[in-house]
Parts: sequence; C-alpha cells; structure tokens
Amino acid sequence: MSQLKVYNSLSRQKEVFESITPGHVGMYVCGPTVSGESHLGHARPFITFDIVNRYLKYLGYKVRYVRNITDAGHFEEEGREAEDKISKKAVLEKLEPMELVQKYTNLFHWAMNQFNNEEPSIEPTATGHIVEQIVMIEKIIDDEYAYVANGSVYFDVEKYNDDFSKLGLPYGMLSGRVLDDQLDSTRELDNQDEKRNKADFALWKNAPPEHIMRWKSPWGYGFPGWHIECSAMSTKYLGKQFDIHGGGMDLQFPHHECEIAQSTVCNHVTPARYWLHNNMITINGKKMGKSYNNVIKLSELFSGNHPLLSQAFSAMTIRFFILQTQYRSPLDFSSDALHAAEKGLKRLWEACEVLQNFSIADWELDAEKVDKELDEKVNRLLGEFEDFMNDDLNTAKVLANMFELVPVINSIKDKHQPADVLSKQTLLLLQQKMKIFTEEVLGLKSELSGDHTKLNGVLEVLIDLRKQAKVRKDYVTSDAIRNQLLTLGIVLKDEKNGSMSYTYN
RNA sequence: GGUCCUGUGGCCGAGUGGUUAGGCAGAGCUCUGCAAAAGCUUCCACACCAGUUCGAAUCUGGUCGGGACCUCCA
Repeated sequence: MSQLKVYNSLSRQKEVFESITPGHVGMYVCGPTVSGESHLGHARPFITFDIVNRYLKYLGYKVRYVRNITDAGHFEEEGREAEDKISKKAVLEKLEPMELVQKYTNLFHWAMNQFNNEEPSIEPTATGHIVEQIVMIEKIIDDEYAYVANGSVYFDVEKYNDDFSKLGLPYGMLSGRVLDDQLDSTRELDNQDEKRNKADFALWKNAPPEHIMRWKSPWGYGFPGWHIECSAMSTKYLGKQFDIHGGGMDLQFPHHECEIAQSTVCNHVTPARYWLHNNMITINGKKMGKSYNNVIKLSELFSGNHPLLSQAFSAMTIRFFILQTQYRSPLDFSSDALHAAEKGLKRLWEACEVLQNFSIADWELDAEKVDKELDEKVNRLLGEFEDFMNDDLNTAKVLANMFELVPVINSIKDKHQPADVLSKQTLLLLQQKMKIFTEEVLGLKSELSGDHTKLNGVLEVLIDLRKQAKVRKDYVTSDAIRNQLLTLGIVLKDEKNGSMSYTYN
C-alpha cells in the first residue's frame, strides 16, 4: 500500500506524512468564532478535518484532535446594533457576552452533529485559557519580541523577521510573503497608531471599562489578540511541536503566520510540521462571507428557507457535496449542484444498503463462473480507496470508484448477472470495504431518524394489500396505494422477484 | 498596486504528458400491467494564442477572464 502524503502549505508540495511520535498524531484545527451562526462556508473545514481525523484513525494512529472555540474578543450579535457593546446602562440591557457564546456554541455543536463530524478530543475555549495566553505574552516580551504601548502589547514583526530569517524561518514563510514587500506596499504610517510598525500585530488589546469582555493583565484590563489563543492552546495540549495544523485558506495570513512567529519565539521550534488548508466555498464564484452579503446559514440550508435555494438540503447531502471535491479546490455552490449531490448520494447509499443485505457467507458460488476481468476490476477499485486517500485525501476519487462499483452491486441484486461473476472472496471484500469507507472513513450515515418500526409494519400491510390487488389485476387499487404513498414521500418499488421495497424520501 | 491560486462538456467536479474520471441532467434500448428503480449503450470537454515534444487539457511564455489574501479582521 502507498504511504499517506499530504500537501503541506509550508513547502507547497505533497509530503509523506510521518508523525513525530510513532503511532500518535497531534492535530490542531482552528475552530469557529461563536459570535454568529455558522454558514455553509464554515462546514468545509470541519468536514475536511473530520476526514483527516477519521482516516488517520483508520490507518491505526491514535489521534489527539484539538479544535478550539474562539469566544474572546469584542462580540456583537448578528443584526444587533453596535451600541450594545458600549452601553453603560443597566446590566440586563447590556449584551451579556456569555449569552452569545453559549447560544452559538450550542448551535455549532448541533450542526457538527448533523454533519456526523466526530467530536474533537479536546475543545478548549479562548476564555478558559487567558492565563496561558498572558504567560506566553510575558515570555515574548521578556525575549524582546514584543512591546507594550498604552496597555496593549504588540509583536515586533520586523525584529522577529531579522533574527529568524537567519535561521531560515522568516516571517511570511507560510503564506509566501516577503516582509520588506509588505512594508513597502503599506508605507503610510499612522501617527496615532500605537504600533511601531504597520506589520506588527496585537498580542493583547487594551479595553476601556465600557468594553464588555475584558480581563486583568500585567498591562491593564483588556483582551487577548486573536492569534495568541491558538498558540497557547495548541502548545498546552499538543506540545511545542505537533504534527498537523489545519484551517481554512483564509486563515493562512495573517492568523497562521502570526501563530508561527509567536510559538517559535516561545518554544524555539516551529509549532506544526504539516500545515493543511482547505479551500473556500464560493457562491457564484465569490467566497461566502459576511462582507459579500452572500451567506447561507446552515439552518437555512436545512430548512430550504433562502432565496438561492430551491429546496431544503440535508446535512448528509452537504457533506457528500463537499467530499465530491478535493479539499484544496474551490467549491462552487449552487442549488442545482446540491440537488445533483442529493440524487447521487441517494443512489450510492441505496446500493450500499443492498450490498450489506447480501448474505454472502451463505451463498454457494461456482468458482468456475467468475468473470476474471470484472473480478480484477472490482479488486482494483477497492484497492485504490487507500491509494486515493493517501494521495492528499482525495475523497472525490474514492467516491468515483464507489460509483463504479454501484452498477456491479445493483446488477447482482437485480439478477442482471449472477453473483458468480465475482469470487466469494471479492464479494466479501467489497462488502467490508464499502461499509468501512462510507461509514467510518467518509463519515456518511443514513438519514433516517427516529424509530420506524411501527411505520414499517404499516407499510408491510399496505404492500400485502397491493400484492393482492395486483394478483387480481386490480391496477386501480394497486396504483392508488403506490401513488398515495408517494405523496407522503414513500416510494414503492416493484422488484424483479415480485417482492416490493420502499424508501423514504 | 503587491503576493498567490485558478479557467475542464448543460451543471458540479477528478485528472497522469499518449489510454473511460465520477455525479446530476439529456438521448436510445432492456426489464415492467403501468411506473419507479435498475442494467446496457450514447451525445457533449479541456478559455485563447504561441512554444517545447513523436505526442499536451496535463510542461513553458503571453493574452483574456475568475478568485483568495494583503494585519487588529475574530
């Protein structure tokens, strides 16, 4: 079997993945900022890195997956006026930050659950790690890579770059930026600015009393800068150097660049060996984001309540839609594309269920009748599952292979060809690998919710009545049963062998 | 303006220098009381120009188009 290779943003090429500690992987992924409801664009990184987590586990690694919750900073609820945050009025009239944080954290967890994303091993919050962040900032100040100004602390990017470039670790190494170019292109220095240099970034921000989220620090009351939380938490839970750091491409600069600088100063080693970045979801070619006013919230997708949506889409449809594209490619959203994904997923999933219902072990198969060419093809298609995943997690190609296996499964089910065309060994392998890869690696699951036992019983009764009607050639009755069930979203199918099956839409 | 990425058939998308991606939609056929489903077959492609090469959607250069990021945003 091939080795796992991942595209490392640091080197801009695919590299063989080797963990620092054999058998173990430490992975840090930038989590959501819980000041608003998650949208479709947010779904991608968390599904992408869920796949990374799942596949590493499939390969036998023990994974510590850390994904933070950004709940510090100055927040406003979506749609609420900015005046809230500077209100000096009664406590209950003010926006209580933890209300927001709790509300959107709950919503986020609900969405992750809908997508069948596995829970991270640790989900630390920024507000829960203020102490660690302060300690880290103090260390950076002691080493003279940061300075205090008006109760805020800034990282001295130029000094860092001068010193660390000599070690081959210039500021900008991840995003491919050259600091001097940036300084040149952003010349106009603001006199009122506390920063010595335009490229410097905040480690700690001074916050006046009217600011509703603030903590005491050696530099006065304030709140931590955005970048330091990830450095503090990844170091605490994964060590000074860990294996994988993930996130959306839009975080590469400045967020991840700054993390590298901070952590490198504190820990004397670059934080992560492999930096993985997923591409954006676009809508009519534009990144989905607040500033573009083209956001589709997850709740709107699930309900279909949005002008751009022709219908509601399930979380699994969205997961499948995302997995049909390699994670480093941009993915363009449209209602039509999602609709196509929905139909494709249904077809794939039904074939998987059919396959799992085969009692292959009990089958008597004639080894003489095996179609060698087909048998080899099936084995090849299955063997490539790992090869494609190993090639930078190409879920799109794995799914394409699965779709090539669908006709093989269906034609055996419908007796278009006998099960003998495949050897028993191949059939068992097919059953086993399809199950593991769809459910465990790709994380797809049936969307039937609740207990359908009684409903299934009722359907059996109706099917029995319909069979009797068909025997009488009473097609009016048999069609009525089928058509009326259809209006309820239950599809009856007459199978080749005279039985009837049903699916819920 | 700077840095980087990208342009594939009606739609979404994969892609290695030479061979079918795959899904959805379309067409035909088989099966069927009729459907649905399924199976088989099939149409449609690589932005443009030039170069490298025996051969390029895949490499190089140019043109045009699209996108991301460019530091306090969260």
